[in-house]
Amino acid sequence: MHDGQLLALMKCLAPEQVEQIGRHAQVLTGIDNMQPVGRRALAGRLRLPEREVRTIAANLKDQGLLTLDAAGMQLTPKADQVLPGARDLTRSLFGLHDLEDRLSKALNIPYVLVVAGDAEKDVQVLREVGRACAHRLRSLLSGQKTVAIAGGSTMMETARGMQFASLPEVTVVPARGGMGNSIETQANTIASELARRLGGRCKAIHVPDSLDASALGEMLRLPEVKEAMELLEKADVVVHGIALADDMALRRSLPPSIVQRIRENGAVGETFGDFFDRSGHTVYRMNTVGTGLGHNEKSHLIAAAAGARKAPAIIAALRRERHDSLITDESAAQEILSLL
Amino acid sequence: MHDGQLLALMKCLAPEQVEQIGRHAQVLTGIDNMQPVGRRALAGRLRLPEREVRTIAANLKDQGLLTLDAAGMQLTPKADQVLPGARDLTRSLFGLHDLEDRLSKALNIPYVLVVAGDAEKDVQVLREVGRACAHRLRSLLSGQKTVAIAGGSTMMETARGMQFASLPEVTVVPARGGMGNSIETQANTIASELARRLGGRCKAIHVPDSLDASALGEMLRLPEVKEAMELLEKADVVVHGIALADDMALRRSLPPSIVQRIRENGAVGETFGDFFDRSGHTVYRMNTVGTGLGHNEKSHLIAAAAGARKAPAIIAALRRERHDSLITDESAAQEILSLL
DNA sequence: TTTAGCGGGTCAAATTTGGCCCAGCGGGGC
DNA sequence: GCCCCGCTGGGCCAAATTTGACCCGCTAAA
Repeated sequence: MHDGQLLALMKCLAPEQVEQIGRHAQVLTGIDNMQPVGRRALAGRLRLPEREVRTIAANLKDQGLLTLDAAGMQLTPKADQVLPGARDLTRSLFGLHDLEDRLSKALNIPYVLVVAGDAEKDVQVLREVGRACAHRLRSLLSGQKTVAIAGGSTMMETARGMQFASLPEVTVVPARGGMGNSIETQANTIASELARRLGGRCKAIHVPDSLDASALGEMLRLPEVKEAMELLEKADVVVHGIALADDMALRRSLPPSIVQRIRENGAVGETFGDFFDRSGHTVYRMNTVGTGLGHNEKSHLIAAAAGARKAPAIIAALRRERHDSLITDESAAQEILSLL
Repeated sequence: MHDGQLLALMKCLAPEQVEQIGRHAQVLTGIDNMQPVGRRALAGRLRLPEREVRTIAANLKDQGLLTLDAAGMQLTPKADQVLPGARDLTRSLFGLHDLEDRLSKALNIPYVLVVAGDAEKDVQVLREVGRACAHRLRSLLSGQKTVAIAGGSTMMETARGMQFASLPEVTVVPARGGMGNSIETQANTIASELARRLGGRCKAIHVPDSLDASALGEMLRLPEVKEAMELLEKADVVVHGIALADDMALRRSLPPSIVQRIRENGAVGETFGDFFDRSGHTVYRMNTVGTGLGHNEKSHLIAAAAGARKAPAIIAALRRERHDSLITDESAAQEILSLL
């Protein structure tokens, strides 16, 4: 019997109890996310009554899954073994697996993961998306691989959500659409953080912000810069977020004329410095200097983006280029499905 | 993720709730076994407090799985869809799947099914074994098959437990070790009942009891009898119970000298009129006239026997001949494992 | 030393449980 | 065909348990 069938069966027999089990799993994962944590903080985040958290925590303690001390609740090593299963279970019970399947079919993406909640209402959700993205990335990494990771808050959470490992053969490169502004500097930071956690190398390119075009052209001819660019082009895995065109136009402080042009052309999203419209066509390319998308055809493309507002941008980004994996949140997932 | 893993995970997270779900499944299957049935009768059989049955019944009613009226509780068509799953779930949660796996390995039998309970303490268990045996038999039947079924109370329950079907191409033959006594007459009855339920043909051989040897020899030369014997020999599936040697020696009212001989030779069990010892070697063959075991090498052999007392006989019978399936009850299963 | 956050205790309110009875109905015996 | 008995679901209420909403003493970090 398949998993989903078993869960459906049990839901049919005793929905109350299944939900209760789900809440247990939720509490367990919640503790893992914030440990050490107290009942009240946790109850607030999970939107559960304090008393229920207390009862569940007592149960889990009986099972030897957590310890209660003055610092708060913390998971035991035993809990770490059940944790992946518990995460999966919560996703199943929240109906997220169903969302994932539908998205996977509708968007033609092999791997889709949906995190419960709404990133716009709960910052914790973005962390969860980052963690899930990190997990997916980790599962694609083995031996001598090159990872390119872009910038943005989602990618920051991805780097921070990566578990520590020892993969000295792995090289991390900032997947930058161009060079010479603060956004790309941030990509450097993220890449080095990711490399640190993976125990691998990082080929970050440190360039002062706001150089003029000719100075950038000079830099591109430097051997180490060229090396990094080549690495970027043959990256095995490329991970990136998806930005809203409007937000990004403002944040990158583009000249008003450009902003207007972007808007008039119906841009909805931005990746790697490229603004694109609903159908995924490039409307404006921010970086005249750089490698463009920065990946080849054989590489795994992982996109991570959360929040219902980003739904149109996500759809467009996925139309633009065939992706291997999508990590998003519940609200975005539902919005995407309603837009299609 | 595999089923057992999911259940183990949930047990680890919230054992109480999992048990509760198990009880729900138990009540559902219990109702199916005895419907229409009242709370108290059911509570008595399942050894649960009446109130709990009441609560669970209310839950199941909320799920639209059963109706409550003056006649008692009855399942709805919707419940029939979940019923097989519920049966399997109860077996999983009672740890019977574990028993099955261990028996399967220890005895080298591909299909093992263990029914909860003890047939010696609860007659209902034998019915359940019969039902399970019928289910297994049914799963092996398709198109033009010949089934041989032996006698005994377990086989009677197997025939009675078979769901009605329409398999006109199926032929049922009584799997008899010999001819000419009441036991074989019973095999006829069972075979015809089974054939009736399967919607197939029955090739029963009606011979008066207690003919002498020469008269039997004559009968064996009759064309219709020969035909039945040939069918028996090429049966695709053979289903049989396993009797205790002592019981059977008494019940068949053998002469005291034979009974003593059987005992002295350490007979533990009997099938098809053959008495055998612990190692499965034939100690005494009751029927000098007949087809012996009555099956060929290619046929599926299904054995069904319940009750801890039968454990040694079951072990010996399985040593005696390679079986395809074993259906037994919990007490016998545990006794078998403790004896090995 | 202060302070914020922790687990645990407490206790009334709400809910569930346990055990019993009741009126009604349906099937088996006559 | 009819009646009667046994079993049915549902009602009921006290007992037990769980829930909810606090407070308290402690500890670890600031």
